Amino acid sequence: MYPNLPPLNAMRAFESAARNVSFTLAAKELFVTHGAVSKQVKILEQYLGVNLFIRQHRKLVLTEEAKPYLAKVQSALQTINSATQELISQPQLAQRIAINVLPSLTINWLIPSLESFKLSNPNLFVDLSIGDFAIDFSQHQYDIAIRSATKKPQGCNVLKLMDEDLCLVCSPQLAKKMTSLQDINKMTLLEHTSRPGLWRFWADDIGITITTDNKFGMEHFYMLSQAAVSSMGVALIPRFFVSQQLADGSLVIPFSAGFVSPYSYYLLTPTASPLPLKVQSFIDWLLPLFAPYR
Amino acid sequence: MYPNLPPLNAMRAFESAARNVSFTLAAKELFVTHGAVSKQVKILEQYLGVNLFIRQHRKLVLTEEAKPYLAKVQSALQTINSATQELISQPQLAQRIAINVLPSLTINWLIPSLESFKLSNPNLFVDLSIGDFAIDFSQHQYDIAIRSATKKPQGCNVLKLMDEDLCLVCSPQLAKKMTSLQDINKMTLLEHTSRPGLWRFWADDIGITITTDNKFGMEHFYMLSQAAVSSMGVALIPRFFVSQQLADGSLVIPFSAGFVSPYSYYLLTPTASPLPLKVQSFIDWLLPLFAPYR
DNA sequence: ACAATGCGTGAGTTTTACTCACACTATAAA
DNA sequence: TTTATAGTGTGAGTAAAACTCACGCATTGT
Repeated sequence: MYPNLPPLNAMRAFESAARNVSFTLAAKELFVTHGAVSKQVKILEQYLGVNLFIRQHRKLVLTEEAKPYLAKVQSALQTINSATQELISQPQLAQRIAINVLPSLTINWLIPSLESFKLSNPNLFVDLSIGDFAIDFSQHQYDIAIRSATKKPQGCNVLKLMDEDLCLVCSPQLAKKMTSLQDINKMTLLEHTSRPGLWRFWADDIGITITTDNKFGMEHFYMLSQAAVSSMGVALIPRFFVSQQLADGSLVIPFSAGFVSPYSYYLLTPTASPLPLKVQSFIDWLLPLFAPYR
Repeated sequence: MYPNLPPLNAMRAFESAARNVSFTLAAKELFVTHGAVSKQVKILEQYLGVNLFIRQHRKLVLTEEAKPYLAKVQSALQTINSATQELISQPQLAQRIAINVLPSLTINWLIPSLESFKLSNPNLFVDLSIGDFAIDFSQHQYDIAIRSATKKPQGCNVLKLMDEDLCLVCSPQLAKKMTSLQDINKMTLLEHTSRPGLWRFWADDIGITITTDNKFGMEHFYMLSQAAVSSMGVALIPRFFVSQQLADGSLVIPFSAGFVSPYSYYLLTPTASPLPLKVQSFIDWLLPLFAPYR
């Protein structure tokens, strides 16, 4: 029926490579290596018997023949893309997506952002829940989970979002009362109760001594950030969690003495290939938000 | 860039299945098993989160959602198909295809048919040569070869065209002089010199005895067919090779005492995946011509 | 002069696609 | 009613495709 239909995965590589005029950039876009793109394009060229690129020393040039071809291929891919969008946008085909996220990430960041996801995916209903337990997708019916861990989780699809970039924060008022790092011993140290060793690790890392026992423990980072805003003391909080407060000035970084903790943040999905479109849509929305912190 | 682009190989399976409203028919079209199509469609459905078919007991029905989706997908595939056709039809991109075919197949069948290939592939120039030697594509620069053999050739892509269906032929004049199979002992037996045992095998197979030594050897089937037309004697020739003569009455089958020889005809191409489009085009043209004989 | 950038490629691995063989069940035929 | 048949689903195993890795090469920019 379609006797001239080329290998379609190779077409996709060609389209991206041609649009970017670069195999390396196309590779980033497609989440593969540049070698993979190079080979797929070569497969297409050998199938067609036509050169699509002129390989120059360090750059690519589309051949004259490839230009109109690219335009039509893009049109076709766009047709499929929008047809798929329309398909899943039909009200009677509304889908639900169940997401389980770490408490502080939910409170300080996800909930304020979710409205924009809702706007661009009106047909996708989010069931949001909070959790920090170990995820077993055969037990819990979640489509997506976000967790922190010191090593890459096993047994499911994993996408690393960012490392945990801890920074010292306090209210502007409190910051004025400190002139050197040692002054934090005059303050209340707001402590994450699940990470009791954190102040010690931090102090060792940057080479100061903690002499005070004046600590206040709280269960979650978002509680710590609220406490810090209220001038209760200084806290060590992942930068990402307090980006809003740092932006509006309710929290400041008195000394740039952060350190990268051994924890990283991961997005977990049930093992499935390819990832369902609704899950992919959420990831596509989410990833750019993390981009500045990667 | 195309955030909703589904797995494209699965799309192709869906399109064929939807058009045929049958996984089995789609499988035939795509040269795979029905199970493969079934699984690809399921992959697409799980990706989309949308059912595309209602599986009834022994038949398929497209869901209402799938109908407009199918139309757009077909339009996209058609765009790619025709863009590819246009690409390779550009005069400056004319290609050559080197084909090496068995002597009799060339003379009796391929040459008379080639004009129709030329008409539908004006941008593809055929270099035709005759040969019956063993093909080694690393030695010979052919894109396609056709050979006969008693077992499937190794070391290259192989497509079986047909079994060798030998039939007894002679001119209408000679046929009148025979009333029973035993009468062939009164005739000259036209013999293929590369297949000296052929008359013996045939006689054993259908249970008669050859008592005459009146034989005439020739190198190729097309010489035998010419000799038979000229009333020189009776011959055993693959049906496919004398289809023209049987159709126009210059040869007849006096007794339907053919037999299927151990030889089959194979189309050979160099190992390559996917097959270049120019090669695929030739095969697409050629296969229907063999269809009645398969 | 030297590091950095971008593409090509062979070997080896992972992922995807497919086949095979069988199960299931409604029609059609006996 | 029984039996054959045709079409689809599916688990296990295999074949094929796609990708990664690590390196080579040549050019650009500092």
